[in-house]
Amino acid sequence: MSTPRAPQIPEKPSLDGIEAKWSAIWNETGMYNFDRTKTRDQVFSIDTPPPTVSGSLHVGHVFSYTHTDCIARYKRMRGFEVFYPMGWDDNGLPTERRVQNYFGVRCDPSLPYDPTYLPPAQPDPKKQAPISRRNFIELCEKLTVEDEVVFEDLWRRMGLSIDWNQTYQTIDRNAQRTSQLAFLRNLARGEAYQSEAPTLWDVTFRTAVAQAELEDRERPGASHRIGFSPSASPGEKVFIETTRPELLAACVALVAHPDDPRYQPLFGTNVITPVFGVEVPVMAHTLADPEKGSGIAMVCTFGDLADVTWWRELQLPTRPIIGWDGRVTGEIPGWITSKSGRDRFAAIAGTTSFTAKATMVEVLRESGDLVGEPQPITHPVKFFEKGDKPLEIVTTRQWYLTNGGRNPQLREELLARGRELKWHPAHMLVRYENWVEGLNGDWLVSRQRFFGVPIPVWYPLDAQGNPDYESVITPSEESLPIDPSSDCPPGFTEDQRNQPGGFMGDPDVMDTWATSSLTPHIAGGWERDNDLFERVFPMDMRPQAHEIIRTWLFSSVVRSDLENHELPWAHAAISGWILDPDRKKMSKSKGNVVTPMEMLNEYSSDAVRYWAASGRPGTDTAFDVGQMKVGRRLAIKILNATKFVLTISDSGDIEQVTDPLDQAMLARLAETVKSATTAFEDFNYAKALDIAESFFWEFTDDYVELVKERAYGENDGMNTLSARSALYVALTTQLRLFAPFLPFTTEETWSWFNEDSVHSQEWPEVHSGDSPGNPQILANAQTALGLVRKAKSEAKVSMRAEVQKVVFTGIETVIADLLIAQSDLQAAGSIQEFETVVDPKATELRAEVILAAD
RNA sequence: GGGCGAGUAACUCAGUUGGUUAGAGUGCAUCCCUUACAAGGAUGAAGUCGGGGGUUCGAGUCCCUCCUCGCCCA
Repeated sequence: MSTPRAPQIPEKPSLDGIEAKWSAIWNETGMYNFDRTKTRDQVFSIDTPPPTVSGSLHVGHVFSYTHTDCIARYKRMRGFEVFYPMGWDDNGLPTERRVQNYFGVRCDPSLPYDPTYLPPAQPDPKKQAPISRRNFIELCEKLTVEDEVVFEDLWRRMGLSIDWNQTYQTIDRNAQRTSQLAFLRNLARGEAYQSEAPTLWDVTFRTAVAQAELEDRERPGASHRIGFSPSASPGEKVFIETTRPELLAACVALVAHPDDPRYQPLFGTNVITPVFGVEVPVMAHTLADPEKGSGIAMVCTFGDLADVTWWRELQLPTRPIIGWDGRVTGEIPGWITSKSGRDRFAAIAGTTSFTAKATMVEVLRESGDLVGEPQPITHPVKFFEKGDKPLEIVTTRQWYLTNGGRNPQLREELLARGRELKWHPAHMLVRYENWVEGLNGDWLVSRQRFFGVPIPVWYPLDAQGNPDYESVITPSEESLPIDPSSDCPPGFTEDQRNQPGGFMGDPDVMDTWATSSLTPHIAGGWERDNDLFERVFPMDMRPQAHEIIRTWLFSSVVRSDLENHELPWAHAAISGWILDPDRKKMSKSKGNVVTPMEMLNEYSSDAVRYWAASGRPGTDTAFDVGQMKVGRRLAIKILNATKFVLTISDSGDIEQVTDPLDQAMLARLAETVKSATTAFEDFNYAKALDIAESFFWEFTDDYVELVKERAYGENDGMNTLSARSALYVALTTQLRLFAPFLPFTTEETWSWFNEDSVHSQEWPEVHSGDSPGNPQILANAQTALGLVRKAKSEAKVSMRAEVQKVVFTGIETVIADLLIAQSDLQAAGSIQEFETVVDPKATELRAEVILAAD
């Protein structure tokens, strides 16, 4: 409950400086600290998105985090103990890149650790200094701490009601321990496994890439028509069309559709590859598209994902020629036996695939195996979403986590989880379903990077020094987190590292999503603080953007399903994007981005929050400083309206409201509270704001004007106490309605007449019998007042001008309402004579206004 | 190519199970210094609800189709 005190109202209320003032006070009083004596049913827990701290601050951060904060503040006022942690996503590639550029270094894992290392004083990004993995990680940690401060300052300035005691980093010891522990549990249950398989490979970053990190990009290419000779009849030719002639040496078969009459006679026979003279079979497979090119395709290991399918399903041999560096292997492959073939391979050995392509085209042209000229085409090419070179497919040993991609039963289970989750907005479920239904393999979780959570296993080495991958050595759960490249496995000594008969550590780190998918566990204290975990898990809400439904949301559901056999949260609140005025996604390159701090300084935090909160869940929203100005105006209006009410009324109770017009206003307010609450319960903060705001403008523009004189109590016989009480009740209710959106303004005004915080108040509730009012009385009075104002406006006189006489004409019920509000209408309109005429046929209220001669 | 969403006043957006004359704010125009507020207020003009067809007594809303934009997937 509130604890009112005698109002102390500033002479000139202002928004200036209220952010610094109140965020400091909230911090001191621990307003938003989680009270862990509360039980699960009393808690509302939020799985906050950890921002990538190495990225720049963006208006998108302000936008979506405001949405979450509005919900958090609402739930807090509804009596929930809100668990609102904040994480920092510093794990992974963005941080590595930023460290490389910022310090001018690169990681070379073969180097020893230098404890005295200092980064270059004058970093030269073009000449990056090689440093050890541990030194590199130390620089990552150093830089991310600096970045986090910038983000925290922004969040505090925006008024996010985060519990700053509950923070985590996706690379900190707790996150590492949680990720490794969850991985070991997956391993023990058979959900994590390693496999030597064709893998999508980024040659720039030299790491494997998961399906979730792929994107198609349209790229120019060329179609090359190349002839193969059947072994049985060397004079004839079979023509294939390919965009990757450089992979000819990796060709293992030709495939055509089984129903294609053109190639049916060739099935089961062999052909000879041009230039290299390797004999390969012609096979049938339904995936071959008769409409595409010549209808028969060259299968290479591996040119694209279709090759992988054919290779697997037709059980073809593996003849890779592209290495991890994206270059053609330097060694001449054993399957090329002819001297001319080996000589020609030597021409492309060691070159990039780009150079190899050009060379092969020349070679094929000379040999006469290329028919015509390459035909330019545009086609989709697979890229790592953060990369800028086309992905290669190479065969590597990798760790996988089961995700339904190869297990129909698990897939169905995960689809059911998606339907069990409450989506806001609901249609976002489709994105999830499309993704899960389209999965074509398990989740590849190992990455050949440096700054990440190490895969916590070792392998024994046999007498020849070769690893036995089948006999994985795992650490004890108590020893986590570990780094297998520096920690020694149980039963071994460090001098046995990389020695025959000894052991080797798994060199890889986990995919960042393998950690991020566990944010409910990391923040919630899973297997670290079970007392906390039981109070917050499964969480109530996961706020996030729609483009990472396939990654963050899906992977989180997978982990929770496997580990906890339930959803990690009850609600998913999906936010939209910020669009620039041309309705394009905002980006730095456009140069039209305003930095968030600038916005907050110029318009005030509450004004910016107002703009953000007006964007409905899941809806892309235009960046609009106009809306921020409106928000600023609203905030200032609240300051002034509060000042007005408090100057004439410092207390009020609903029982004291006896005047029908006042009761009508409170009835309207009760409707407002009810609608806003319904909207909030549906996570529609934007609608709740709109509802509260609409009422507020009616309240100030019309109701306050109508009752002003009565409230002043300047005339005897008026129902002054009723007006004053109604104003007070309406004010305290509205400040609470606005509190989730405009935390600084409402706290500032609330503090003028209360000892405690508006943010610890109860959300207004509607009780039946609260107000016997008929809202129509106020509505009709508003219309009548508008008619008088219109007459004055048309006469171009001041709103204060005296009216000698008004005759209102309308139907009986409307006139009855006006008579109820007569004295207030006369006072507000400066009306001397007030007459009414009942006209049963009137379709609307009319007013004949006779202005007083001055 | 498949899916999802959007298209309503010059701009940004509401519009509930189909139901009176489609709403708000911004901007614009005109006016008003009024003791809560000039960082303000009052009043007003402004819409072929993307196009076409259909269902219905009645369609911004439901169905079909086409166009444009965005996103997800291939």
